[in-house]
Amino acid sequence: MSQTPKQSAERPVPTSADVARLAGVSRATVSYVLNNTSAVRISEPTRRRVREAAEELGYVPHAAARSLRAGHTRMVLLPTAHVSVSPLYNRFFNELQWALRRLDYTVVQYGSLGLEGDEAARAWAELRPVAVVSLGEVALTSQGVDLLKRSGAKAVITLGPERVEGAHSLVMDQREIGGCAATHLIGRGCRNIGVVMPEEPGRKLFSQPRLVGATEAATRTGARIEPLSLAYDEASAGALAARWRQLGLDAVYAYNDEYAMLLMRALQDAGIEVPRETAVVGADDLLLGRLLRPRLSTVQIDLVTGQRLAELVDRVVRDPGAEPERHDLMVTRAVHRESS
Amino acid sequence: MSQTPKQSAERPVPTSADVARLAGVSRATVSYVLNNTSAVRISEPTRRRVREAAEELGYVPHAAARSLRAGHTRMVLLPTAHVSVSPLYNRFFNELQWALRRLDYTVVQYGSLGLEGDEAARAWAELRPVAVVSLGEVALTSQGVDLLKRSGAKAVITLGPERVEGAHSLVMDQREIGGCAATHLIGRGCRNIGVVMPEEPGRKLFSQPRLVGATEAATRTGARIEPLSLAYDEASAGALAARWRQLGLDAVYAYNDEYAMLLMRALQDAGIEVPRETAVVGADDLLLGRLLRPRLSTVQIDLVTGQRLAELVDRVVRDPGAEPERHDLMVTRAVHRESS
DNA sequence: TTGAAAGCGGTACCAT
DNA sequence: ATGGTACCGCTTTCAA
Repeated sequence: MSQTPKQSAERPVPTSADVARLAGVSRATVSYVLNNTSAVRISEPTRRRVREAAEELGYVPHAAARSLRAGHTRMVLLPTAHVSVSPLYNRFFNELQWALRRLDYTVVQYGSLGLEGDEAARAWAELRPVAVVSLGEVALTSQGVDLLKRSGAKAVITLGPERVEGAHSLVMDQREIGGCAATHLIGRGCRNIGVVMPEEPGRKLFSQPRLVGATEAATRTGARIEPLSLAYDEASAGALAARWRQLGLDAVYAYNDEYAMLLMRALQDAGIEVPRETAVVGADDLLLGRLLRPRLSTVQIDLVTGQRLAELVDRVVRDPGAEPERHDLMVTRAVHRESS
Repeated sequence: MSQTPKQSAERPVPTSADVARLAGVSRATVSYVLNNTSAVRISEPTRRRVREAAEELGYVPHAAARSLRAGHTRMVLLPTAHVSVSPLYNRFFNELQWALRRLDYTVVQYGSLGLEGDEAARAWAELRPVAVVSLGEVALTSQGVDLLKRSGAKAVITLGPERVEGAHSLVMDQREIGGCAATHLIGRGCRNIGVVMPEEPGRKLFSQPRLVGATEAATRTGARIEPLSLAYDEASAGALAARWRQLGLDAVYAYNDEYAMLLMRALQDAGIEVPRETAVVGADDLLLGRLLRPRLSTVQIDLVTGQRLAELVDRVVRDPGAEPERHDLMVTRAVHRESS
């Protein structure tokens, strides 16, 4: 503690060489002892000396140096572009991180701020992650995948609307959700269906394909789809409700339960009866949706659990050759309650 | 592309030496060119040759090697223990990551699964982060802080109920929230106040101090506090509501708006009038709370923005000597609506 | 203008 | 049972 002067502030980080010196052994021995290398026998007294020296110096191994030497990392890179798209998605994301940690991976969240496709891939590759799990927020091309693989990534997994060549693509098509909602409404006799498009920028990634899905379902049956811009605040919802009757809609799919709750309340406050005059359906099956009256109908989304995805990552890392099994990534189901 | 045989699958990652070889220059030159080192003049033809070689090989620099050599990283480590404590907190967390990215830091989220205090600090130190921002989910002792600093961390910042010696501690006391809610209810004449304690494990970190804060406020005025266990589902809320009248409570602070909405609905369904028979107050000031009838009273929490915290991190990294200015981290304010 | 070479902090092979 | 040493990929003097 107080052996050398002037060490408090600028004392350099101790290295294994320092430990070796203090213990009176070589760096090799330090490495053997501290890693419990089984292929080599170190006497108990030596072990103790090394351990004590390490302890005294507060030695902490340098992960980067180690993985440089090892030639690989245990880093899983999770690119993120959004702020937030939905509570469900957030939960999934957190779960995934947890599960990966449990499997002893280091999770690095990489915000690909303003980077496009292959540029982003390049930036990620610099970290030499053992796996990349792209949740579809940054478009990854097959060249990007190739680059990552060549830079050592054992697993490149994408979740998104379409397959990416070379990657293990888990197809998760947001269109299904819009389609499911529209089909439900059409089945209940609605012909003029509004589709809420959140004005918040991060949500476009999801809202756009959901609109497409709804439109596809509608055109098959001759129903009309009307996109409706809506910000997540009471004023915006009030304004939309005020001009509701001009729109001539008998139903609305409101992106998710949060927007649906907001809009439904505004409609009711404007004297529009739900579901008699206008049916409302959300998505995500939030608990809170069941608390309103009428209870909110919704599209329940069974996402693959973070746990399962983490297991897939681990499997692919261990055996990169194995073909990607098909996963039922997302199952959507309309839940009829009272608002539709 | 097709010069050497058998390279598709097992082609090793190209290094700067490979680029140098292909360009017919030394590794030094490659480094100069690719980093645009201004202290050295390289002829334009050489630059081009190097660039082309790098392009052709798909060369990507190795971040770990670089920072090993440089002796420091741009990594900010964010320890996380929870799954989710509140939407507000989630938002804050995301904002922080964004802002850090914008400042060109690499954000590493480290799930400190089952690691305690100094053990966790050691694990973090292995990554040699330039900064650690601990959101209070893992208790950090002054020794832990010391360890991190000795391993090169310029900034160790903690957000939590109490200061940590050696770190820049931003004090954010959850007790204030409980206190604010209780004071509000007491001010409205309530004397017997239930405090909801979520059964979900991750939330104890917040719920416990909030209960303490409510209790402190109550004892100052002779009011009674009654902790109430509640899971986030309708069955649990229904059960609690069913035995509500036995509890003899005239008010309840329900942890946050989500639990408050759930409980309020259950109380109403059980025939208990809100706020006449029982006042209800939540926390977080969620938009959704305004959609119920009566509108939910709440505790509004003004958290420091992720942006500001990121700026603080950056400032401390650049000038570690500077004393931590005091920040008004969290301002709480009771918002009276209709449920209390 | 360019190259040779020394290291950054570990690990593991090969001697002793 | 240990120590010497080469090497992982990159940066940066110092010389030429």
